[in-house]
Amino acid sequence: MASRNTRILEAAARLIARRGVRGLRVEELAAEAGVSTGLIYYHFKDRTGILRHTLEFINDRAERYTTLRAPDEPPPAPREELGRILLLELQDTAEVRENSAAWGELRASAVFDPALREDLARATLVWVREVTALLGEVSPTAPAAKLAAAAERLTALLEGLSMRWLSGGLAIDRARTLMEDGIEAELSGLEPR
Amino acid sequence: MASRNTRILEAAARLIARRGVRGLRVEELAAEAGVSTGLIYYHFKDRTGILRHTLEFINDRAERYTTLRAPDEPPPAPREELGRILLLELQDTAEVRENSAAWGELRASAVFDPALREDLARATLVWVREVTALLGEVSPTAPAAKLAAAAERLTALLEGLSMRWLSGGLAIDRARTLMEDGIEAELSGLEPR
DNA sequence: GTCTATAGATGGATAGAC
DNA sequence: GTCTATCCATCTATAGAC
Repeated sequence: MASRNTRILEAAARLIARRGVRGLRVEELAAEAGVSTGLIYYHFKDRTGILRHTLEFINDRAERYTTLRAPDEPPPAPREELGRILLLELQDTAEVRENSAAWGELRASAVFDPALREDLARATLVWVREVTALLGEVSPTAPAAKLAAAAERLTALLEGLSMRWLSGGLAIDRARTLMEDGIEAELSGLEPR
Repeated sequence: MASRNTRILEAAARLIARRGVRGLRVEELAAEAGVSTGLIYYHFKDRTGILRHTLEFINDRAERYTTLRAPDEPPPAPREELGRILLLELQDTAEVRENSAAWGELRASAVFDPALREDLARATLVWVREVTALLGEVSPTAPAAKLAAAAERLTALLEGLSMRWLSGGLAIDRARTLMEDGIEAELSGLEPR
C-alpha cells in the first residue's frame, strides 16, 4: 500500500500544494520523498509523467476522504451529504488545503498542457455526476437537465471560491458562507414555484 | 500611448495566454515584442516585475472593453448591463480568450507568489463592487449584504466556468448558458418571496 | 530497484558599448 | 533607451555501478 511509489506521489502532492506545479523540482521532490532523482525517472519516465500520476493520486485520495464512512454508520441524509461534500474542500486543514491547492494547480496547468486535460475532464465528470445524483435525491421532482446544470454551477462555484481563498483574497469562513448560501439558492431554484 | 512599454505588455499578455505564466520566457517575450531582453529588464527590473505590470495592464484593458460605450449612447438597462458584463468574459474571440486566460493564470500564480496577491485582490474588489452596484439597480429593495454575496458568487462562478472552458472541459456555449441561468437564480434569490 | 554522478539544455539576469 | 554578448545558476534527464 504505502509503497515507495506512493511515498513519491504523496511528496509530489505536498510539494505542488506548497510551490505549485511550476515550482515542482524533481530534485526537491526526490529529497522530500527520501529517494534519488534517478528513481523518480525510473518510475515516472519524465516530469509530465509525475504530474499525471499525481493528478490521479489526488483524485483517488479526494474520492476517499469524500466518501469514507464507517461501515456501520447509516447512510447520511442527502441534503447533509451535499453540504458536507461541497464544503469539505473549503477547510483550512493541511490535508484539504493541500488537495485543493494541488487540484487548482493542475486545472490551471491543463489549460496549457493537453496531456493533463483528459484525466482532469474525467475526474470533473465523476464529481459533477456525484453532485447531480445528490441533488436528485434532495429534489426528486426536478428535471434531470436542471439537476445537471445546478451541479455544474455548484462545483464550478466551489472551484472559483477555492481559488480566491487560496490566493488570499477571501477568508475561509466567508467562502464557506457563500458556498452554503449558493447551495440553498440552487436548491430553491429546483423547486417549481 | 502605444509606447514601447505598452508593446511589451501586450506581448506579455499574449504570451501568458498562449503559454501560461509558467511558460513565459523573457527571451521569448523579447522576440514577441521585437525588443531585446536587456530592455525588458531595464523597464521591469525582473520577471516578477513583468508579471505585476502585466496584471495591471490586463485589468485596465478589461475595464475598458467592459465599460466602453459611444458618448452618445444611452446608459444601458441594468439587467442587460449585468448580463453583458458577466458574459463578456465567456466569448471565444482572440482578445477575450487572451484576457481570460491571462487572468486565470495570474490568479493561479498568486497562490504561490505573494507579490501578485495585493494587486489581484484589489482588482477583484473593484470587479465585485461593480457587479454589486448593478445588482442593486436591478433589485433596489434587496439588502446590501445580500447584494454583495450574490456578486461575490457570480464573479467566482464566472472564474470557475472560465477555467473549465479554457482547460477544455466545458464548451463555451454551455458555459454561457450556465452563467445566464446562474444570474437568474441569484436575481430571484434577491426578491423576497 | 535504487543510487551517484554528470551531461546537456535552458533561462534569468547583468555588464558595457552605443 | 536600447542592444549585444555572456555569465552563472538551475533543472531535466540519462548513464552506469551496485
